[in-house]
Amino acid sequence: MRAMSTQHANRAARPKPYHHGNLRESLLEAADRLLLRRGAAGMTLRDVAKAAGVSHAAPYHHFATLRDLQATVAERAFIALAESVEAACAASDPRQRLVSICQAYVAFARRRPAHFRLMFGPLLTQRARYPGLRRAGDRAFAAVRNAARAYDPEQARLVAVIGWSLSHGLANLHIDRALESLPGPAPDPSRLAQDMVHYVFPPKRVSRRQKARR
Amino acid sequence: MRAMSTQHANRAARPKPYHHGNLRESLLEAADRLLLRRGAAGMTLRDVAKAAGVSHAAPYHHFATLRDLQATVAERAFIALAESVEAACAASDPRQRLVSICQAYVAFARRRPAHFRLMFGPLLTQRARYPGLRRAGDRAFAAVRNAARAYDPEQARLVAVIGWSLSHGLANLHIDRALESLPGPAPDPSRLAQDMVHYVFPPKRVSRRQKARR
DNA sequence: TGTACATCAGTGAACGCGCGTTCACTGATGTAC
DNA sequence: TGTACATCAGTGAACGCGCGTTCACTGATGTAC
Repeated sequence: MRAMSTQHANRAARPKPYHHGNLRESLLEAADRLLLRRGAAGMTLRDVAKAAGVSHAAPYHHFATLRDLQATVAERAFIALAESVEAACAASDPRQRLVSICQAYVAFARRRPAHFRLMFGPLLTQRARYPGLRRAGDRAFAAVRNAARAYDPEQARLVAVIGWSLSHGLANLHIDRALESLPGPAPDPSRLAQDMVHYVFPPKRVSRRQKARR
Repeated sequence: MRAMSTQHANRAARPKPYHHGNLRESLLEAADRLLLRRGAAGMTLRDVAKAAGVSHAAPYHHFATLRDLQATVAERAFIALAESVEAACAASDPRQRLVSICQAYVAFARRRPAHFRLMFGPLLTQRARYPGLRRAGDRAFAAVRNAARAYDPEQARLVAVIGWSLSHGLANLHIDRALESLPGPAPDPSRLAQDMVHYVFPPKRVSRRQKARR
């Protein structure tokens, strides 16, 4: 109620300007909001424009097509994922870092399932058309690669793919509610991520080269 | 050319019957074909009807809505996945079985990416409405659970989730071309599946109970 | 400081399309007698 | 074996909707003089 009357007062005091000022950013934020609230299907150009409080033709001054807008949203989401994953790299123990990364990855997918689906959707196949999207995706994966290298330098590449597949698989299965096939009570995905990584990457794994040195 | 004239001759000899005879099955096969050839976006009710050689109102005598048709297609795809995975369970060595299952899972996703996306799409969230879909999905997962139990009876549940997440993650990353972020030459997914499972599930893992017995 | 003017960033109406679905219909089929 | 009739499974036209995109327009802004 208070918000409404305030809004009303504002509308009277400073009427909605003809020129928005920062519509591009507002559109991207509106798209984020729609993805959060209504899922991937809710992201039409017309809805985004409406959510940003603007006519549905206005976005064309900032994005050539809906696809371009989606690519920008996906790129920003990849950057957010990368930031979440990088923030999980604080631990010095490589094994703990892999746990935190996996948990951060799954948590991101839970927090923003529609973003997650958009990021890995058909857009990604056209990565050649959207170099920024590609770069942002690579950045998110780089953190996994670094942790993998620290954990097992000799098999870094394989460990990275394992860590990524585990995280990506669990994230997808969770947001698609496929884990409900499991018997027993529904598992907490964060706990599950930890258990999985602990099982898969045992502590104090010693590479052959290190063994040879001893 | 020959096919055309034959088709023409047939059309003259036995004109297209007003009653199709087995339209339900033909629709499902047409949907399969469209998913294979045109991807998930190509599966509209009108296209399916056209691919089955029938007017676009005809399907309504066999499926109440497009969603029901899609659910049936997804259910049959889950059964096909289950059969592929079950066929990969021949090996008696549990570890080798996990390798074969993972490879079969990834191979299925490569062979039918659009089916794979449909199976784990928004339909799955409405699993309560489609019990057959749920059952078929559970069956596909059951094979993984059995192999997990054989490999490590004490942690069967965790091992199953790991095996499934690994397979599901690798399958998704591959069909979304996300693995192209890896440096170096593009890896063969089947080989990658084997390397992953070999790394994750070392041979001759001995459970604590078995250790105690010795 | 004021003015003319090019440019920018909105609006709202409209286009054309494909979609899922409905409906009145019609030809084919099966069955009771 | 033939006939009347209910039922089934198609057809084709139409409905209504939402979508991405285009277009002529207009109000706001910035700049040269």
